[in-house]
Amino acid sequence: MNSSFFERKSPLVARDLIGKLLIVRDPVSKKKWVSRIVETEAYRTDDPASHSSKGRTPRASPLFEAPARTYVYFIYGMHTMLNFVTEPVDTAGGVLIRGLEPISGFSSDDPKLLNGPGKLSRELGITLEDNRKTVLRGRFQVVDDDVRPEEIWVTPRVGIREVEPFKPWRFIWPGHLGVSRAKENKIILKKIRLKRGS
DNA sequence: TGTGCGATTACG
DNA sequence: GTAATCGCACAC
Repeated sequence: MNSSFFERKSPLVARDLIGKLLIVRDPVSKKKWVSRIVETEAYRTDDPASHSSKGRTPRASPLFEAPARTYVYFIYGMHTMLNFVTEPVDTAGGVLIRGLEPISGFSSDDPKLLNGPGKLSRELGITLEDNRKTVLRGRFQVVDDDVRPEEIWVTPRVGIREVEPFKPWRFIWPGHLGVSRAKENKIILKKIRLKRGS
């Protein structure tokens, strides 16, 4: 994967990340986790739910910086959230990684093991130290994979701050409806078909 | 310097 | 339905 992949509008990056592999390495223990990205959520600065919507605050500043790096933040006093920074420098955007499917290196191959942004961060040992790290090499690496779904399921913004009119913010690998957060996934409004080769 | 809450999760 | 738990943004 290269930097230009991430230097695009967040919803496009969020869509195209579905099916890609995320490799995470622990430099100390030399552990290596391989997983497939199965659920993402896009954030842009015109989205009131985005941390960047209030401007370039200290916490949200990575979203305004170079793409293809991480934006990791701490929430609810207990969870770290893993995002990939998108869009050009000075244009804020990011993609929250909401769901992974374990492939190798994990304690279990249960598809529910990584079906939530807090859960996957805990399993991968992601801390605030992982903020602003490249996702092209080293500890974090997003790699292409020949496996592509025929279609991807999309939802609008889910939660207290919804965005009107409908825009596809959340992207889900088909089949993960029953696994990842059944309550929220009732809101799925449509499926998008991918062109062959894209 | 104080305060209220959040891009969540797990459990009753 | 709600507790857990703390960094951050913004009000005072």
